[in-house]
Amino acid sequence: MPVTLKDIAKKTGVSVSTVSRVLSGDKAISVQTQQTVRKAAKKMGYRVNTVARSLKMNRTYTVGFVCPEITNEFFMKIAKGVEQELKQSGYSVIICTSNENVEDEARSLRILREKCVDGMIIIPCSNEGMHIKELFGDSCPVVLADRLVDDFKTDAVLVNNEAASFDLVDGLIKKGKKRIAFLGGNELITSAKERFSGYLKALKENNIAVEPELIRFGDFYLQSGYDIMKDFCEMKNPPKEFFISNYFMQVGAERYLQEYQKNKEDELTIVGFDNMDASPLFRFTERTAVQPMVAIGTEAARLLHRRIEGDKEAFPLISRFDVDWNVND
Amino acid sequence: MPVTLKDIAKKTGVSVSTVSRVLSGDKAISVQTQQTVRKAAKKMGYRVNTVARSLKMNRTYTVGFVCPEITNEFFMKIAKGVEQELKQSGYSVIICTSNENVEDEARSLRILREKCVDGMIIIPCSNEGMHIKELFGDSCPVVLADRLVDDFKTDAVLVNNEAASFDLVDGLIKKGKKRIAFLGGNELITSAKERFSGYLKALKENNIAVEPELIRFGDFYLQSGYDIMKDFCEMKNPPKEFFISNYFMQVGAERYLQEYQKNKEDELTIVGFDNMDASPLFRFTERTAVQPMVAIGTEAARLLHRRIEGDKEAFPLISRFDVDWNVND
DNA sequence: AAAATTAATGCAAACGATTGCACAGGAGGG
DNA sequence: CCCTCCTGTGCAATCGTTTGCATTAATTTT
Repeated sequence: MPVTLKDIAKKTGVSVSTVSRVLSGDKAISVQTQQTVRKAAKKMGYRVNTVARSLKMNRTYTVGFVCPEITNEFFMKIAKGVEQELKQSGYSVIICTSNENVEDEARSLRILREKCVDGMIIIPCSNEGMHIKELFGDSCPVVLADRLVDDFKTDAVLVNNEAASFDLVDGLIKKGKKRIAFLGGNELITSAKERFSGYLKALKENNIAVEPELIRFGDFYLQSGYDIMKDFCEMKNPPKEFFISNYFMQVGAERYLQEYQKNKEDELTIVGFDNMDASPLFRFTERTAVQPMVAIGTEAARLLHRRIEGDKEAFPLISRFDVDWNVND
Repeated sequence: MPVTLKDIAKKTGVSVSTVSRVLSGDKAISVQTQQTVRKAAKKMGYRVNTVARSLKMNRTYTVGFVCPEITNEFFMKIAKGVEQELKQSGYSVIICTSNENVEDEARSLRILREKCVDGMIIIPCSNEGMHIKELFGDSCPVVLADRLVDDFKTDAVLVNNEAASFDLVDGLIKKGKKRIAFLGGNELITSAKERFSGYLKALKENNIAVEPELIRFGDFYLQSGYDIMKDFCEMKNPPKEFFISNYFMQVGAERYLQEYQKNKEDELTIVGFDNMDASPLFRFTERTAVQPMVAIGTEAARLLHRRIEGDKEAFPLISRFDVDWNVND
């Protein structure tokens, strides 16, 4: 029983088209009629039915945002950027989660496709991209954030992972550290790979041999940080410097260290990525590369918006942000 | 150019209605036709256009979730529960943020109304409820989570705040502590109020006089926890025990303490609410009441779903969860 | 004053799906 | 052999908007 254009038309004695035109700001309607209609609309509490409008206009002013995990502060900072930016142009955002698996991701994409979103921003959960390509291909613009996929070239917004992790590792080396352990994220994921490259590059440029037992990959989540740090500390000759690929693994590592290596605060050093609210509580972390999370979202949203508006320039566009630096003292 | 029922109809030589019936599982269609149609639909990559369907059926299978801040782990855990639960019934969730202000909240609600959501789950940013009532009133079910509003009675899912905070404060008192400082959340918000009541009640039952200078209200965010803890510690006769109303204020407080009161780890004690990934890194926090965040979301979603299906029983229903207990050692 | 232009509004189709009703043809009952 | 009853399918209206085109009245031009 929401009030429709028809109701207003009936009440004011003009046609539905006239009401529609008034409410969409068509100047061709007499001031007289405009007033009458507007007043009636207001009084009756009219609200446009965007479902009907979308059907006619073939535009839903809705975009989809798919990420691996909705409770993840990092992803949600990106989502915030997206939401803020797109809200200004009248878009809303449907947030879906892939729960870190490709089937759920595909399911989410299917639903969003059926909801006829105008565009998609995806933080893919793996390197697989075929399902994205199949579902959206050319019909609907897709922007990737934070990660790329194989088999599907499209716009993306990333950070300079390799350079940042090179800098972190190189920094440690310059301070005379030679045995730097690497705690990686999910190896399938762009950012994890690139951060690993940066690590390798730093070793190489400083002529340090790679020690395979100092390299371990987790999944970017807490538990893997905890477990890998534990393993490292239980080695016969444990490393004292650590590169940790993201915040959540850092939390895990710090938790392990605070539980079992409390007294070694001055011996052990962590460098890594990101800076969150609780980061200053870390005892072992010295320096981190901070990704501009909200800005990544904002940029992805801007890019998507351009594509939705039909701009085809320089496709596919890969945009890379530099990180900021945080020193924990 | 997505393929429509019409396209399939044309291709298979049957009418649009028949195609529709086949795809919606109507058994009255001959097996013959069913096969033909299904095969064509699959081959052509048909996906229902839910915009059109929604218009006809007056059901969007979309619900709105409005919360004060999307990057807030607490709210997003609730959102996760909502999303998980509703996904099972084929709903998607549009997540909006009010940025902790009523105008934005109202704006989000208006948009969701125009998008014709089937229902709303709201974590209101204040005690104001008129705008919700006006926009949705009876037309669309609304469930509140975590907080209530004035002027609008509707279903809600909360926790037993008062009992939990009573227990925390009472616990400290039973250990002989008498000067317990209170770091509250935003006073306008249900949970902040109720936690304060619990504090007062514990003092009262133990015949401890309230000291107004030990009571301060913040806004549930980090900075307020930091600032208030600082103020307390800079008193001439600083308290040694603290009740902190939520996780984020705890982070702030812990940050202050780690910066400026590092050596007092054994003297100072914090109790409070919530337990997040980084909570085990807290040095001063002893015991917390843990809200079942995901379960709150799940329950809110279930309740909303019932209302959408037309169940009017026991309206308005206020459901309260008990907290769990976490001891940090 | 007739013709041409402009201004204000209405008609009706369209978007893509769902669904009540009608209808054709075949089966079964009397 | 006619009447009734299924079975399978199609017709057409409908959901609430938007919008090209037609229409009418008023105004301007010549």
